[in-house]
Amino acid sequence: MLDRLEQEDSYEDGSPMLEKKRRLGYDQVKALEKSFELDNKLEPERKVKLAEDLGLQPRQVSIWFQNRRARTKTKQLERDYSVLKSNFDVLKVEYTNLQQENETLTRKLRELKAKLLRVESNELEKEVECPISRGIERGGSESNSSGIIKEESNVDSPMCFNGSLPSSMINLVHYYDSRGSQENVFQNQFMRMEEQNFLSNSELFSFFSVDQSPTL
DNA sequence: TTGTGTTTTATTGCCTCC
DNA sequence: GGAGGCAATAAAACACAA
Repeated sequence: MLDRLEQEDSYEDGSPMLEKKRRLGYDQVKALEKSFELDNKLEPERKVKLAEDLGLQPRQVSIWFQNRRARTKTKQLERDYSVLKSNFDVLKVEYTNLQQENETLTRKLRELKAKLLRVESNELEKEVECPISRGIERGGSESNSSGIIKEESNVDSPMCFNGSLPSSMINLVHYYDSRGSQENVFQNQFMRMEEQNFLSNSELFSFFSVDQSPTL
């Protein structure tokens, strides 16, 4: 090491370099920077040429290039980090927004599911409480020989009972009454349906269809 | 002037390539 | 095995606030 210093740390005039370090002059640094811009790797010929031109030791030139490459690398790493950090910050904001949106949508979905469940349970309750139509379907077809029940209706639009039973229903009740069966059951069912104030036309249609008259 | 942080120059040790 | 590159580090030079 000491030998190396003694061998290398001398200037072009051969005098030993007394001071351990000295900064390069403005023009020297400028020329080195210019050469570095052309190519940051230093081939031997260029090293010797630069050293001669700038009055430096070839080793000083190669050390300068080495340190310069290290500085470039450090700055590039800083730039890369800066870009990555800003990208990360943007993604973080987007992630937070998406997370909030997700929470909102999940909450809405839960509410809608609960609502759907309530609606379905109400429908089920209606079916359980109203075995009439099921009874009629079970009964299959029986010709209405009495000719009492025959009513056309618009299919599939809800029909409301506004306080009183339609005359056709009363006829139906009378029909069953005349057959001496289930009058009370039917009346109770109609009363419930009236309370609920709702019955679809298709249900009524099937209800009053001659072909779908219940078998008693 | 001095203490402290930053920049620049140089060294050391290790690794790769020819 | 020698030359050259790189990472880590030392040390000198420099900048600047107190």
